[in-house]
Amino acid sequence: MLLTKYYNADTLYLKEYNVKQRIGQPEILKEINRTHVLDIIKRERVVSRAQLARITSLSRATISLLVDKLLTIGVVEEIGRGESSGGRPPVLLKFIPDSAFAMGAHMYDSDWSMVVTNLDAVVRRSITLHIEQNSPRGAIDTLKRGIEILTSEFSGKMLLPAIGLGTPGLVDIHTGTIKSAVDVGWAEVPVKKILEEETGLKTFVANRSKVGALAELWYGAREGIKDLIYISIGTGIAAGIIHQGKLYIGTNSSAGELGHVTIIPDGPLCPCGNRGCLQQLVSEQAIATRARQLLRENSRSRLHKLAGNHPEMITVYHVLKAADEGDELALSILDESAEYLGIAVANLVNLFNPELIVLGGPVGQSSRILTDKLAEKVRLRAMAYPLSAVQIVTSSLGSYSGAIGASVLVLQQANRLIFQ
Amino acid sequence: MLLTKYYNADTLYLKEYNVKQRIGQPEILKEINRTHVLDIIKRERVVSRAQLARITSLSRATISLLVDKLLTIGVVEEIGRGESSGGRPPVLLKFIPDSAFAMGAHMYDSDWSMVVTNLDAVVRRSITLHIEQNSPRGAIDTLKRGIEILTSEFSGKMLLPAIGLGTPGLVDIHTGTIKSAVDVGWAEVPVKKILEEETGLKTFVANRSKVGALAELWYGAREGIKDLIYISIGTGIAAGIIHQGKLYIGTNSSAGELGHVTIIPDGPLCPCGNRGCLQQLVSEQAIATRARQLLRENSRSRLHKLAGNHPEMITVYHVLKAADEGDELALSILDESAEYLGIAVANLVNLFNPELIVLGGPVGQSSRILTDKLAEKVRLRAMAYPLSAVQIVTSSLGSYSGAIGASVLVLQQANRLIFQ
DNA sequence: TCTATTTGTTTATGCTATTGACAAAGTATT
DNA sequence: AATACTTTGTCAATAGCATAAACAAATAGA
Repeated sequence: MLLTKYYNADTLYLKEYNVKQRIGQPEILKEINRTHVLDIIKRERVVSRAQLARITSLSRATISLLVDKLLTIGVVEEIGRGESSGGRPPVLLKFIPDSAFAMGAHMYDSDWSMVVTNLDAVVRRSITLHIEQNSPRGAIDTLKRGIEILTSEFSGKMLLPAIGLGTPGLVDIHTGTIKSAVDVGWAEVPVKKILEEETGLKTFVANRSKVGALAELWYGAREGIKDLIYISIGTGIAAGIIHQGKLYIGTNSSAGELGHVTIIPDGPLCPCGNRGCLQQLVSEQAIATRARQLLRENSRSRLHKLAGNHPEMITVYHVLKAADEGDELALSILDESAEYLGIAVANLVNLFNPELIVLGGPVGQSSRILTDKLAEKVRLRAMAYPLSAVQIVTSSLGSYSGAIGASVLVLQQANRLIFQ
Repeated sequence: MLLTKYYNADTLYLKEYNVKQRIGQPEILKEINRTHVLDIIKRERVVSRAQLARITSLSRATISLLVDKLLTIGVVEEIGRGESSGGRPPVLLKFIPDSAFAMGAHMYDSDWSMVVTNLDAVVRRSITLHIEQNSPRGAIDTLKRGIEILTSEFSGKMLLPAIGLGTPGLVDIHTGTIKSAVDVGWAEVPVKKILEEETGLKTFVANRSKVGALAELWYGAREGIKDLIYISIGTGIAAGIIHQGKLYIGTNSSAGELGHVTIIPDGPLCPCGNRGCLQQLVSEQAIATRARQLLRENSRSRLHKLAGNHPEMITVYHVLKAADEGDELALSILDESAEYLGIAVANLVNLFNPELIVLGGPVGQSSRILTDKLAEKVRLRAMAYPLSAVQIVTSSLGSYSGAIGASVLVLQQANRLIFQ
């Protein structure tokens, strides 16, 4: 059964048995490319059919057929002729990001932040609704109110009757169930099932850090990045991992629990049972506690005034602000946090070898100083080779990043829907 | 552009524009399944065409066509009729693992261990060749000698004119270049290029831990596992990560550098520049050094005798043997190692959420005691939810695991070659 | 014995992508 | 200005894959 090499215009034949059949890379690439024609148009923004044929290695005839469909649907438009390169000038096709929209919602601090984004994951409408009653029922009812508002405004313009959700806690992505959310005290809430039954909308659910990572992949990070890690720092710490353009889920969909990585083997006890978890050292609570403790020893810091002379009222945001204003004490607190965080992030660099690490979440996105200090600490600990590939930045997506990422859960289905 | 749901025999139609086109899951599943018919036959070992049709949701007609090809090639054979379930009895198809073979080689301690495996990654022939001259040239010449021996023995029975290599150091998987191998003192060796030019064999290269992980995925671990981490413990420590049945590579193909994860933030300095790396605490060297140190304080241990009363000659293997025999000192050394390793592995569980963790490499595969102690330590540190999904075991593949995994680099191409 | 069920193959059909031919619309050369 | 050469996009004919429908083969069960 030797499959002898027998090249013929980039194809291999099973020679010995004379089974005439194409094998090898090129065909597979075409396979992949065909389903991703829209991705290419989206990336290039303006392309001609001939260009698409070259990029995908599909024939011009095939591209014409595919483009016809996209024109009918309205995802692309012809915008006149381009420059000739010695022959007939090409007809330019332009991607129309506002030809369809997707809905996403993110729950945080007993609020739903909801957005409608276009095909580029750019926000076109956003609302925030307060959840009056802290219960799964209360949250879902509030969400349904928001869905009604947004669907009525974008009636007929949605890509799909669907919604993406970012929720707190451990979420089983496949069943769309919140397994446990310590922050709000919920467990075993089958969000997907409930919402699909009550609204008829196809529902996609993932947790905060995972949707955050998707938001960065689609809209935040620079073009072409396929391996990134988004770190959400708030009341907890978690990472969303993207590998080759796809979410890294794990067996239980619980991959990326960065907050419970061990930093100090015999450190403080964590509710998770471990000692010295990152989350016990760096989080909204931990940083505030550390600030109060240090302020007792040194009350000359600006922090004192920022917190209205009530040291017990200090929050992490006072610390971040004081650091921005150059306060020594605040800077030293951030330095310590960056040190701990640096150990965890250097481990991520060594283990995952990402192209980009994005700091987000309420705390992470609020301070470039923290990011800069972190990058410095990571440089001291990570291995040279993976380190050379990675860049560490602050998220630029703001507070709607969760909802944007949630809408990406829907946008991801676009290709699959428009073609195939 | 609302794509209204409009179910019809598991297909969706773009209603509004009346583009009659199948979309949604089922078609995509078929797509995937079609290229994986061989995988299913391999998994089931004995199946009928009708069964295959049900599993893949392809039509019986299509399955017949695909099976015909496999019969021609010889990968499956008809082995008579099965039991009737109230109708015509099925013709049973049997997977023939020895219908083709693949070659793999693994370099370790200035030896090439080489194997020829069948389609199940079961070793059918193995040889070990000593590399006389420690240089890329010397290693490749020795390898070529081995290739000649094996190809002549299996002439005409190989799946492909190809070879898989497991090498030390950091390897760029895409170009097949050893970027740097500290153990042997090499850098920038384009192994793939050299070997392809000099032998005409298509060459696939990966490092020790990555091929080890592939070996476990294909041959070692129990059926159906798609998310596993293989940890190779020897002179260094590294992890090979499999996610959804595929190697996790990273941007630089340097993912999985577990040896340089920080365990003790202010621990001993590592040549990599970091402090308290796992590799400084648990490795052949580190364990032996620790044993010598402890033996100076307590010379009653069996270890003393095992090392021929020369404490300075103690190796990690003496320690493992003494522990097997119940020696207190050796057990306490392993306990300490397991403690360090446990921190790293608990982090892996929290970050990657794997189904299985396999301990391998010269040290890792030699001791069930170490594995058991490790599992115990991990249970104390990892989060309950991901922990519930994971199992920690010792590799059962023995010293040829590297070469087996290397041959898997070739076997992975089988489907792509036989179909498509 | 007869009917229902299951399996595997054959035939006609539909869909997708391709090739090759060709028209359209430019540039370059004489 | 006329001609040759390029490049682009479309059309028609064709190949290949998968399917449905029909059918034959082989059984279980009444």
